Amino acid sequence: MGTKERRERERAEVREKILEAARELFVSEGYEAVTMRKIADRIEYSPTAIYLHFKDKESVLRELCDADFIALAKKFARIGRIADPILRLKKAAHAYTDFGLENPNHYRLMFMTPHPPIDKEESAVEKGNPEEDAYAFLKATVEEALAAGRLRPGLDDADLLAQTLWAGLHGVVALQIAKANDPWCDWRSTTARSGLMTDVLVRGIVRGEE
Amino acid sequence: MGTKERRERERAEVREKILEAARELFVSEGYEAVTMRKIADRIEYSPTAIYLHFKDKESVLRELCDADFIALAKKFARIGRIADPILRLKKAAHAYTDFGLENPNHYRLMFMTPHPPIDKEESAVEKGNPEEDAYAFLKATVEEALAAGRLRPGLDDADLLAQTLWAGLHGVVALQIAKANDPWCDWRSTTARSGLMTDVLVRGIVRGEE
DNA sequence: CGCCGTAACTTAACGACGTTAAGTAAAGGA
DNA sequence: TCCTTTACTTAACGTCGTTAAGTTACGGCG
Repeated sequence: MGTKERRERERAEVREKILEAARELFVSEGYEAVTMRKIADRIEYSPTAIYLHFKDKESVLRELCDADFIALAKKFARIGRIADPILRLKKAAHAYTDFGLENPNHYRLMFMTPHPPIDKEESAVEKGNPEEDAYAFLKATVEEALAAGRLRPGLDDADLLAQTLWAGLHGVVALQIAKANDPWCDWRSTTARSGLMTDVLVRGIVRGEE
Repeated sequence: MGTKERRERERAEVREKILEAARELFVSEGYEAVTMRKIADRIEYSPTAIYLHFKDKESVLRELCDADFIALAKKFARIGRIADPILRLKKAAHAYTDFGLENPNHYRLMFMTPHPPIDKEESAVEKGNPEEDAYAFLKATVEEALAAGRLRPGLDDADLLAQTLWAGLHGVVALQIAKANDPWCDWRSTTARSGLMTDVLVRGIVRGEE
């Protein structure tokens, strides 16, 4: 009796179509453009049908967001094989800014928009697992660099270091997304900015002689 | 015949009351809470009265924003007297993160929200004047450090350097605002993070022997 | 003084939004 | 064949930014 399975599959397909439509709207037109009614139009359902699959609009966006967190972590995982932790940090920095600059709308939702604290572990990302959690990857690499004595004396807190490195890269991406069109200052190229940031951060934390 | 002057003054007073009410709502309840109807309630006018003084909601927010840009620049200007450009950079960094962390809602509007490109020079801030333009202050300080030969060889682009320093500090503030409530990682204190960031940035750009 | 234009404001309304309540139709097991 | 469950739609509510139309008060001018 495969009817139950078929029902579930069909349900999952509609769910997937909703996510797909939301993602397209989101990528091409930005956060504000994602409207329950527009999503519904795209998949030729009524707006309220979405509520049979998602609690509210926020849930739809958060699900997209979660998928992106995992995509980012996967991107990092591909770097994980590099032996030298400092070089690995540099490569990860490059991957991070690339990710943000290539997916500005996603990045904005992921890192630039305050969300209500994510209550339970209903999030799809498995915290602490470097394969799915990009922060865990970064912290693990910092710990390796620390253990190998590659960093300046006085630096010993892997979390603090990871958060600072992250913040530096985030600053480059976030300013680009929020202020790139602002003629306030003569913006240098994103590659120049992210390159110098990586350089400055690494030089700022490694032992002198490198 | 001072009637015309009185009319203008009364008009300006209402305008100021609108801004004041908007600012209060904005600071205490965040961006989303600023509603034309709520502003109107606070000053005991009808919602549409606001449109006699401002083109739209965006204009109200942008006016608040402009005032904050000048406030930030004024905060910087008080630092301007420090002779040593590197020390001045450090002090400015501290002032910047303080400003952002103390006024998260303003900071978010100023630096974390993409705005339509500001068409004309109707902005209140006078670009290029370090007294009103915080970026100009930063760039001028970097230029001084460059001219004094205090920075690493190879670094010569004051704009690129200023943008990178700014990005680093922005990253600390912006991550705090957007992600501080996220249990994703064990956040270190904001003072530790902004302190290390300043330290890392400065060490990353100054000549080795300092 | 009395009219009249004008400026400041209000009331009413429009269309769009997220979301909920109530209704409908189909499909599958008994 | 009926009945329950499931998937969906239609209608509606309250809120939003904003516009159009109406009202009231007041200073200038005959």
